[in-house]
Amino acid sequence: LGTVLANEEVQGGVSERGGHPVVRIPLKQWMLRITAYADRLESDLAELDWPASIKKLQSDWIGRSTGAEVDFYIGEAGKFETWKVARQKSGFPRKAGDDVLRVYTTRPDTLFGATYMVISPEHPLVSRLAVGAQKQAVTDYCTEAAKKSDLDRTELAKKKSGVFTGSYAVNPVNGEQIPIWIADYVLISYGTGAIMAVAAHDERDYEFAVQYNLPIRQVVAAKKSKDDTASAEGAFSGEGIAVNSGSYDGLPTAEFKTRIAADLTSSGVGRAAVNYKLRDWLFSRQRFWGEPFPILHELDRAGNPTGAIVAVSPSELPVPLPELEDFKPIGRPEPPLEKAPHEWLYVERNGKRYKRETNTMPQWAGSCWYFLRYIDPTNKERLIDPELEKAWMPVDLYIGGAEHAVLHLLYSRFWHKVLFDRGHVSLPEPFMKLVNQGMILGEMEFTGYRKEEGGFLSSAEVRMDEAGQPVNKVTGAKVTAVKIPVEQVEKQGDQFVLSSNSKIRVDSRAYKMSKSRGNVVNPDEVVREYGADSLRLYEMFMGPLEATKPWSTTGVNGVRGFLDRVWRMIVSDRSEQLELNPAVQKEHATTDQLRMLHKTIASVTHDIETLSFNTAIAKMMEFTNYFTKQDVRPYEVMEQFVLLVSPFAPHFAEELWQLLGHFGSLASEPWPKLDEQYLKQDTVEIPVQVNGKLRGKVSVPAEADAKAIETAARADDRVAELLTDKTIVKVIVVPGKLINFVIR
RNA sequence: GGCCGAGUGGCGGAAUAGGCAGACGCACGGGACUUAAAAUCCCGUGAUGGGUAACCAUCGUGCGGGUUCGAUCCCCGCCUCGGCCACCA
Repeated sequence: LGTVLANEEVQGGVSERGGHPVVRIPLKQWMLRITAYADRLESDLAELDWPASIKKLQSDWIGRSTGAEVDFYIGEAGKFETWKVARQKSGFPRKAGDDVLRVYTTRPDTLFGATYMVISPEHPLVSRLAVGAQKQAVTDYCTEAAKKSDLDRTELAKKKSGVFTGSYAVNPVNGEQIPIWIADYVLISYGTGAIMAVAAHDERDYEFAVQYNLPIRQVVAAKKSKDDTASAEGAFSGEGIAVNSGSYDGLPTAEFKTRIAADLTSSGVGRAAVNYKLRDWLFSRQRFWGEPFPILHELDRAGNPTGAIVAVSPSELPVPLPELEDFKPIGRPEPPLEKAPHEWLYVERNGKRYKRETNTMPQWAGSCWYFLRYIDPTNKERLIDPELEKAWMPVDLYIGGAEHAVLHLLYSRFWHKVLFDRGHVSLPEPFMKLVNQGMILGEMEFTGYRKEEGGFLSSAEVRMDEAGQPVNKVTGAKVTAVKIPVEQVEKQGDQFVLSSNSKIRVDSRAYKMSKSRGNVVNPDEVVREYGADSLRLYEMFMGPLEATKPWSTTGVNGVRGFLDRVWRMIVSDRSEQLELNPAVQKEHATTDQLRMLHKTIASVTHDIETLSFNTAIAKMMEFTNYFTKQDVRPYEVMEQFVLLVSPFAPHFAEELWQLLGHFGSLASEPWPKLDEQYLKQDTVEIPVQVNGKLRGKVSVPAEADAKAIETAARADDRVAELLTDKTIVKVIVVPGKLINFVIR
């Protein structure tokens, strides 16, 4: 169990919905120890076929860093030397005692530059370290800090704040006394919640030191480089050569780090350490809809929790939610399940009374392993049949949005590793190949800006205020964004302007779909209007899978038109009955027709393998354009084509398949077989360039060599004319591709 | 502020071991069919200039340089837009 702060969508201290005041309350909640897997989650990324950007995102999120933990003495004054001797004997203790302030640093090489220390306002030693005249100031500061939202405490709130505790610590490497401050730029949740501040070599410490007039001591000299002068102001956080560091002077950063880690260990005041940005995972929700934790809290005679907990026995799993008439939150932090009927809430086991856990799990409890259950969804005995798991796992290709990069995709990997360690699954990673599909934006929009007193401003004269509302760039006066119909807009240079007044620039872009913007496209309506296959086909045709693309309803109409053309290519549109188009005949295909067919088979097959669905569809359109013009459309060619179409428009293809005389589904038919002989060309057209400019084309046999191509090119009238009376410096021939004459 | 990605016709996009820029579709224009419209079919469609015409010339893949016979693609320096993260010591 961990204690964390409730975290809500908050803006300026009130909830986004309803504008209710928001307060932070410490709650006892369930945490999952994902940090125990941080190392493996990081290192196992290497074996995955995932986009580099997503791997980097996860790696950064896990945020592994190496450095050292160091203890600064804060005990009785004058006893520092005694402490040091004792440490030399005992070595570095696992847990910091209360005579030291323990810090984590990635730069132990800057220890000699530590001129003050900072602890987070939530640090357990705050009250002990606040002494004398500073006591009240510290209390006030911590109260203020507790009120601040996470956002207020980020670097966006430009100015740093802090307060001196009145206490000092001793730097173990040089015995120097340095002041201990409290500041909310130090986070309790990272490292030890305390830092040694090296103002000369850390941007944040520098800013703080300047603000509170604390000493700044340089201990790293930048290696000579041309941009030395540029970084004269501020902190230098790069690597260099040690200075002002006693016997370590002259050491390069990397070497210093190794040496000091060994020295800290042998003197017992520090040790090499690894840290992660990744935090443990808060897994409790105070909501009704969620899986109840299968946990029972033991109660004493009086009905109070004893603190002991037991798990619900496997035979009683899963724990279903009770039927509740009213499952709204109750206005206090306790979850809605506190309102559950007593026969659900209280249970007896082995003569003891228990109360059920009333927090519920978040949606991740399902999404982390649903793909395993899909393999064996009706198994009542276990999570999954090991035989089926071995047969189907891992997921070969996972297509999902990049927004899952550090949530779902990290959480699932974590769960999978836990299941792997416990022997429930056979592999440590669930998803081998990952592709991020791009986001689909709303329709393109043209936006003009109307002044309050009428008339339009150019979009260049408008800026957005903090609330995202457009205002006049100069006067700050209110401006209204107005949607402009396409017909009233024209392109001028590289921007759009009003057709009625070409001086008024108009913004043109597509926005992320959102309810508030009102540009959400409802797929149900698209399906109703154009059919499910049209929607599917359009989404595949829009552009590359990974790209962000704007929605276009006329585009859906376009692919619907394609499906209609395919239909008419095969099915008669004259007859009242559903019957084949008379052009579809059981005839032998011509060589030309077979070329078209096999060219299409080759392209579509290849494009599916590379997930280039948009170009696969374009190739099928070319096929259709060609065969629509053919008076005889051989039956077998049409059959093969319908099979090609089937992954893109499955319902549609099944229907055509049956009209072609089949009774079963085409799903079990083999994929069309490519016959390479039809891909070979007898003659090819070779572009002829003169000085890199296209000047003509010549037809040559496909296997023509450089000499033959040059002869053919010189024979071309136009080329010959251009070459007359010129000195040919060089002739470049790429057989099968092009020829280029370089002349003077 | 950091990291990642992207800039090609009116629009979505094709084409990269460096080799015909604009496949395919939308939109638009013209024509056929029709009493008419819709639907359908055919033709055209980067820009500028020239030619009665088939056609020809020049420019053109965000901007400025570079490498190369040749650059949308490679290198250097910028600009713009989008996404994610955000005091992690």
